[in-house]
Amino acid sequence: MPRFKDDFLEKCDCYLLHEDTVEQVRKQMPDQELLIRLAELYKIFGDATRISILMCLSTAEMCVCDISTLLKMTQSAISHQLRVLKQANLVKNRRQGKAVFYCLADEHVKQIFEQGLVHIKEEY
Amino acid sequence: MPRFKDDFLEKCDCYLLHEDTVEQVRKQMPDQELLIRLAELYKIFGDATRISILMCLSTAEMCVCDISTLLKMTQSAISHQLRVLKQANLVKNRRQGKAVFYCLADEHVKQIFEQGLVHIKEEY
DNA sequence: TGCACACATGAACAACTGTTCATATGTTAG
DNA sequence: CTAACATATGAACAGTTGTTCATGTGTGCA
Repeated sequence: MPRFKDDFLEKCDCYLLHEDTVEQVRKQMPDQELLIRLAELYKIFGDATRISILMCLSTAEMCVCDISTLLKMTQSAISHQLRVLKQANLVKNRRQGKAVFYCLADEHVKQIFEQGLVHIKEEY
Repeated sequence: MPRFKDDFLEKCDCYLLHEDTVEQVRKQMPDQELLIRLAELYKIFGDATRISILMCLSTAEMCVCDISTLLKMTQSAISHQLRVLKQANLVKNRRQGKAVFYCLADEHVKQIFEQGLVHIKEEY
């Protein structure tokens, strides 16, 4: 029996079992760049510190000092994470005197992690 | 002037600027364990490979070989990530002969990343 | 103008993550 | 039973990430 595999193999180290399924699914797939952006978004939610910060800000506008007090973390750690959140357009800030106040960029952010909460609460 | 700071400082290296806000927000916060679980969930979504796999499975049930062909990745890499997804109860599988077919654990999973897609599409 | 506070940021370091490589397990056909 | 395929898994390795530490920037007050 000839090495049938060698004729078909391209990027996958196995036969193409269900060519029709693969083609059908391929047509439905969003383009890769969108998937990468989606992953980037969730990666930002995927950290307990950042989630906690977002949770705080969903209740009230807060300054860096307040957040670090509440979460019992250093100002530096919070500041670094706020920077990440800001770069991702998940929070915005305004300066008032010495303090800088942060809040959620839009109500949409709240919906995203509330969707996740629903999933978790149903699961356990 | 006495080092006022030393009297107040506990875990945060600054004064407690808005004690009332902090207390109000603290009452609204979900307990920490829940936040950690939420972060764990999003961490799993926060990878382009895993998001791509979930996207595939939202269209059709697929075997490992099909997925690795479609995503142009090695079978091993896909298998490792499917394991992560399964442990998180995001996918389930069934064996049929030599092949193992995977599908989403429930429709809920689909809703989670579709919520993210909405956010991304609105943003740009 | 100088000091103290609030915040930002760069470097460094440990911990974690995702892929590859090699190999093991499970299944079917002959 | 054996060979070949489909999948799973452990070790290793590079790349990434989050915190800490030290220090810089911006603001208000005396």
